[in-house]
Amino acid sequence: MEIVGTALAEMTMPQISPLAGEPIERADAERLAGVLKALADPARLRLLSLIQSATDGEACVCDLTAPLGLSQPTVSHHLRILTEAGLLEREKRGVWAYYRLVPTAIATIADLLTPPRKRATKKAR
Amino acid sequence: MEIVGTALAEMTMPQISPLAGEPIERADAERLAGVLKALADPARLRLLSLIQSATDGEACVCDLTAPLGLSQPTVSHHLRILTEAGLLEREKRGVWAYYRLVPTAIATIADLLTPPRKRATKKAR
DNA sequence: CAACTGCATCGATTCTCCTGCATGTGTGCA
DNA sequence: TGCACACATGCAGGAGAATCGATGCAGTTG
Repeated sequence: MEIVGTALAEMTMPQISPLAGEPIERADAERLAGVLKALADPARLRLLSLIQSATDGEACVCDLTAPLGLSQPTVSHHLRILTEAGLLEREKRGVWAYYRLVPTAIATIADLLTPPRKRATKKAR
Repeated sequence: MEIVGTALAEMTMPQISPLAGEPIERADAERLAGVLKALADPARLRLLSLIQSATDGEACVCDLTAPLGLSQPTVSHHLRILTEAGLLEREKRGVWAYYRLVPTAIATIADLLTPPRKRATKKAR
């Protein structure tokens, strides 16, 4: 695929249809599946968790390879996927590349899964 | 993998560590990734959506092949994966197999993604 | 300017997954 | 008992993904 490319943005903005409610459209299903696919990997879940719990909520690649037990290229690869999915943002400072969670990205996904709940999706338009 | 097998049950019950909070454990990451992987497919998302929005909240295989545009074996395959992940439950009545959503399964996943929120996970210890 | 460090990218390998065809199993009916 | 229907399973082909070593590139430092 590769349809991803900041897929979350396309979800958050134009409002993708949530899992519940009327039958989901094929296009929406593919977008949502794309973002979920970025999440559906042990290494990437741990990356998100590590970054989120790091000091200042950010971490550079060199801090992440050791705890994951993966090579640096592989970690960069996963970070790339998470970033393209709209879950992480990258900031280059000096020689280092700092990654941090995109504020409400994950919460947005969670809301898409559990819709009827009073809150969420309430704002719209 | 295939570690799945009612993976959600293992998550819901023994309380899997949520994505936020302290760094997630490798084992928890794999369990959560397993369930998310079951969700991360366009065909399966549409299946969940179709079943959920069907009359009485249930549907048999023959009702699902047409709207998905997939062969019957393929649909059965996806339903199997969703069932093993703990997202669907199967009931055989006569010649038909009726599938329905496991009540709070998806909501549980959503809660694991967005943790510190006041609600959810509040019970603990 | 040269050497080093932190990351990204490339290429190759291996493995996983989606899908369909063919086939097997079980239930209902004549 | 035999046949038809609904569904599951087995097998195989092809696409996609995870991982790593090697390499390229941009800052930093001496």
